[in-house]
Amino acid sequence: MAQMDPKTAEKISKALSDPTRLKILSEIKKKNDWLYCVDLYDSINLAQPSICHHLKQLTETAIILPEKEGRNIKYAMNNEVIDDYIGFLQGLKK
Amino acid sequence: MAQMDPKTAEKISKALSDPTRLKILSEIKKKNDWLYCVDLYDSINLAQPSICHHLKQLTETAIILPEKEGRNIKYAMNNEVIDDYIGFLQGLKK
DNA sequence: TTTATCCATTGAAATGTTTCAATGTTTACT
DNA sequence: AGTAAACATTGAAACATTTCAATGGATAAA
Repeated sequence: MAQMDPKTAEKISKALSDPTRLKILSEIKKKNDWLYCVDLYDSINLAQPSICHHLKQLTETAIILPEKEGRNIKYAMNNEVIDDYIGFLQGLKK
Repeated sequence: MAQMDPKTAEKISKALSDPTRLKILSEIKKKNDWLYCVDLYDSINLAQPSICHHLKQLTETAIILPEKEGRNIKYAMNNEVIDDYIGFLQGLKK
């Protein structure tokens, strides 16, 4: 497992430090594999550019992976990044 | 292990989303048990109120535990909170 | 009790984040 | 080609965070 550097851990922490973004991740989990962008407009009460902004932060840190499908985009959790981040957190412990 | 709620996870993520605070945690790790506040003034190039502000965020989320010792305060990692947070992250995965 | 040390608080400037209306870009459908 | 649908970008307002000088409060030493 890759050893995550503090700068990356900081960015991932920041990406996870917002209620909307945690909600997006729980929606992906709920869908069990892929989440379509349009699904979020139902469950998240924010304007489209705001949701887009949050998705960008999650994809830029590779916490979620986007896949284009015609006009639509679907997202999946990237378990590897979560695991690397968990590894970093384990490393903080005594 | 306690199931951490999203609001708490959000706060812990925020506490971990700053380079100074990650540096403080790595200094605690380096000291291997307790870190004295004064140790940070050597290793972190910020004014005392700034360091105080960061320590407050880490203690308010219970990521670190303070202990008073006369005029001084020493800090230790709270592994339980880290473990609970890791549990939350595991729960995000598919 | 006076003085020094350690940490906390206040208040304000600088910076960063979140949000949305308006608009742009890309793809699909007719 | 023309229109519609899905997502991205821009720019600006509102809000939050970071930083520090100045000051305050508590404990220890002289």
